[in-house]
Amino acid sequence: MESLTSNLSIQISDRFFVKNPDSSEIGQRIIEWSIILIEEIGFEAFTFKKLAIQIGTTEATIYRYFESKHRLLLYLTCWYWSWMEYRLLFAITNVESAEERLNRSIGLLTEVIEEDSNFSYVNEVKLNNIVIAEASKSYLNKDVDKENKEGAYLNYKKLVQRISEIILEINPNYKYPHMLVSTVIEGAHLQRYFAEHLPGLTDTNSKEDSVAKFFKQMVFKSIE
Amino acid sequence: MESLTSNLSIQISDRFFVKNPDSSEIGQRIIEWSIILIEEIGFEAFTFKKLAIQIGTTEATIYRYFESKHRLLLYLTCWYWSWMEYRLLFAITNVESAEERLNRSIGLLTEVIEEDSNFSYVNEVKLNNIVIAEASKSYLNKDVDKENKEGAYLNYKKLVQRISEIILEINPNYKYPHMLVSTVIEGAHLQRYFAEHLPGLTDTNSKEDSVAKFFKQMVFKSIE
DNA sequence: GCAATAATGATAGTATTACTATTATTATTG
DNA sequence: CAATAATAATAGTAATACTATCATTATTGC
Repeated sequence: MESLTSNLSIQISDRFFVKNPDSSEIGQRIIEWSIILIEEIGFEAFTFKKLAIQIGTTEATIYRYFESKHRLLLYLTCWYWSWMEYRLLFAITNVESAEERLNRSIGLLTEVIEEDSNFSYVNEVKLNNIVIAEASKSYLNKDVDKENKEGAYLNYKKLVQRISEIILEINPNYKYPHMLVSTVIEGAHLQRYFAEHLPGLTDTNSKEDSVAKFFKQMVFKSIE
Repeated sequence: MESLTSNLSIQISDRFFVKNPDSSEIGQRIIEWSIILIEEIGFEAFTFKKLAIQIGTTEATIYRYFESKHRLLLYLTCWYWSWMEYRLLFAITNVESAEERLNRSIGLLTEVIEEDSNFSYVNEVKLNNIVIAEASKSYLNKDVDKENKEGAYLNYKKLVQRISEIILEINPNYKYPHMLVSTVIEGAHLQRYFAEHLPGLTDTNSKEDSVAKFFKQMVFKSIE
């Protein structure tokens, strides 16, 4: 994506942090390096102590920004879905055909992520890898209902809702738009993960990006 | 499913355990109660200590059966996929039409699970809930490549392979059979979880089981 | 029936984790 | 320049995921 002239920043709801990491240099380093570290060693092995050493601060300081590493993960995934929504808006505004809007939306959700230079201290490629491998852990736990009530998954739901509406524009009688969209999002993540680690569960072809093709075909055939 | 006269037992490869839990009463209680406990409190909060207290033994004894709680989870998911394969064979043998075999296979993977009285100390309904909420954690971690080499996911892959072959029987030109099947399996789990905890991501209808209908439609439209 | 062996129980110990708490020091702001 | 806020340094805690040791109890082979 082309770099924009103005400086952009994704605003994240204060439900995820104690002190806004966007408001200080040390906070920005927390975000920048947590993405690098979590992608490298995985969320289980990631600790605030390791992060503190990496950015030359102390555990106590990080705890003043995030009350737990789980909350930090929620912050990062929320950032990711907000970023996705912003990219979605750019991709589909002024496109008249609903089919083309849907085509672009599914593309956005299933194609390989590239870095976006508009957001300086976030590496979107690494963040995408984190979302692929770790985001499901943010809702696959016993706090899911409490956190859902707090609004932890609102951005994700909003994105699903938006694309569901395009589907209903194309076929108002299609009964499962939300199922279809959430299956595509989670499915695309999994297929990328399988391609890397469990190729027997997918159909990879190094020459072409079959993930996006598979899901586009699946969506358009399902709703016709 | 009807109860069979003979006593069945699912044989699990010895790569998952130190001592076969099927070989002793205490081992069987480990399996029985680990399923009950993990379903109730979640895999994160589950510990060998809690399990030991529950079944009136000690941590040390449980460690003599499983080298870690992660290995126990691999054992349980492996059991689940073996059980699924056994049910699949029952459901499709002697069915001539490939379409009908596929229809039954997808049904098996997406419909609500009912208890199977053939396997005394395993509660399949609870185990299904564990697979839905926890199984992805067994491969979404940094040991995935090592464990894959050890054969930890063979049963899962075998099931995907089997159903992929039915798809290719129906349409030999379909390019993504494995992708489609693994998307259905993981997608069905997720949709059941969403229906319970994040209904905004799905399309539930208490009157009918829309999960199975959605995925059947998706599969048959995708491959035609 | 009894010795040999295996399985289990009881108990202790360790490194790490995910925090909380306290106090001193340094930056920032009015 | 005083007041306030942010950060650093350090210590401490309960829980976790194990490992280790040794005594006790079952099981099996002869």
